[in-house]
Amino acid sequence: MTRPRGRPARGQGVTRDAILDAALGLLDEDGDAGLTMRALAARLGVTPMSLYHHVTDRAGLLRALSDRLYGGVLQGIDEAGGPVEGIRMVLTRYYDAVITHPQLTLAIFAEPAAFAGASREITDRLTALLAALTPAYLLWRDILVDHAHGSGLALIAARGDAARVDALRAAYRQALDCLLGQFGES
Amino acid sequence: MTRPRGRPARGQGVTRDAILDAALGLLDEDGDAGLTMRALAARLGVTPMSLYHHVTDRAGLLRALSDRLYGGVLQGIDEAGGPVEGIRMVLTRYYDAVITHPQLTLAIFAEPAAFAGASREITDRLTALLAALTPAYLLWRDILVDHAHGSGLALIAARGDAARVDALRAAYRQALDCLLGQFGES
DNA sequence: ACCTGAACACCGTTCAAGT
DNA sequence: ACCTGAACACCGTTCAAGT
Repeated sequence: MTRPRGRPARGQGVTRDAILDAALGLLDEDGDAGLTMRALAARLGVTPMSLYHHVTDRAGLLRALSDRLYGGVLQGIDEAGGPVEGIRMVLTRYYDAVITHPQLTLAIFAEPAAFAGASREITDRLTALLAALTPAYLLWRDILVDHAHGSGLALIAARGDAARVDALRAAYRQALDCLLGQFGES
Repeated sequence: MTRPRGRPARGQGVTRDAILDAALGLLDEDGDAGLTMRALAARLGVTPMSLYHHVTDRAGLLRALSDRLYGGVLQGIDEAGGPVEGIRMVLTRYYDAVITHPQLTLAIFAEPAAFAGASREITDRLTALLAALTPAYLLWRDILVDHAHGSGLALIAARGDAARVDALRAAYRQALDCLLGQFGES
């Protein structure tokens, strides 16, 4: 069970990706309180301190998780359908990312520095798309992002209930239609 | 600095209200991580264990804070203006409660059991009001409540900036108008 | 470069002992 | 009834020591 003291053989050590996977698992199971550096190390069969060779901090760990989850949201977004349709695509994929790991999103809210990376690109893209529609584009960017957050966090209470998740997802799309209706039909 | 060992003189001990006030202060200043039973006791000039005579738990403490904050939301709501206006009043006051202590709301999300009390009454009232408007009243109750949560939590990032708080408050009302517009003008 | 072990300054909570 | 002190099982993180 316990490893030898020195540098492990090539391929025997923990990888950063393995750490992130295990951390996300703990977060999904028990939320922010369940993700401890010590529990994470135990799950990987390693000493807590060895994690610090791959991750700066617990905060850095959350930041890395956030970057990995939200990093793919903007990929494959095409704007051929016009700005309203582009906004709808970005928000729907962002919402889907949030509800995949709502506990991570909640943890990130408590660690505002973790928001800086990937989610910044998403809000920038939304800002640009909205700027083509209304002079109050900053206001509407906030409304739409906040609504996605609130709807996504509600999934924490729906843990595991697939039917309820589907209903909430449908509700989100309906609310989005209402909010985007202001800017004309697409 | 240190108190004697036995039962304190009448009026010398800590009160439950003093505990709640101090806890809310710690939460506002440093968020969930800042609210520790030990820091709370230190602020009150008391041993950590003495808190457990007034509060069952850290979770019970959060629940009591949530009850106190949200307990007043429904008071003085009149339904003379019809259901749409009633819904608007309830949500506006709920949102105002959330943004008064956004860190508390965030902490409660991580402790779902704390939601049970006062916030249940609020959602029940909204459910009843919405039932008069649409068969999809459960769907719309979720949309409206989630939107209030997401908008309220965004205030965490606006810490202290009064102008930004006002702008976000105005944005919330605008979004609410849009969402409630479906159910007819009031 | 990457791991371990011991250590430091924290947590929440229980339990027995005081008055 | 209400407080203390000691104790237990946890935290995150640093630092020196290993290979």
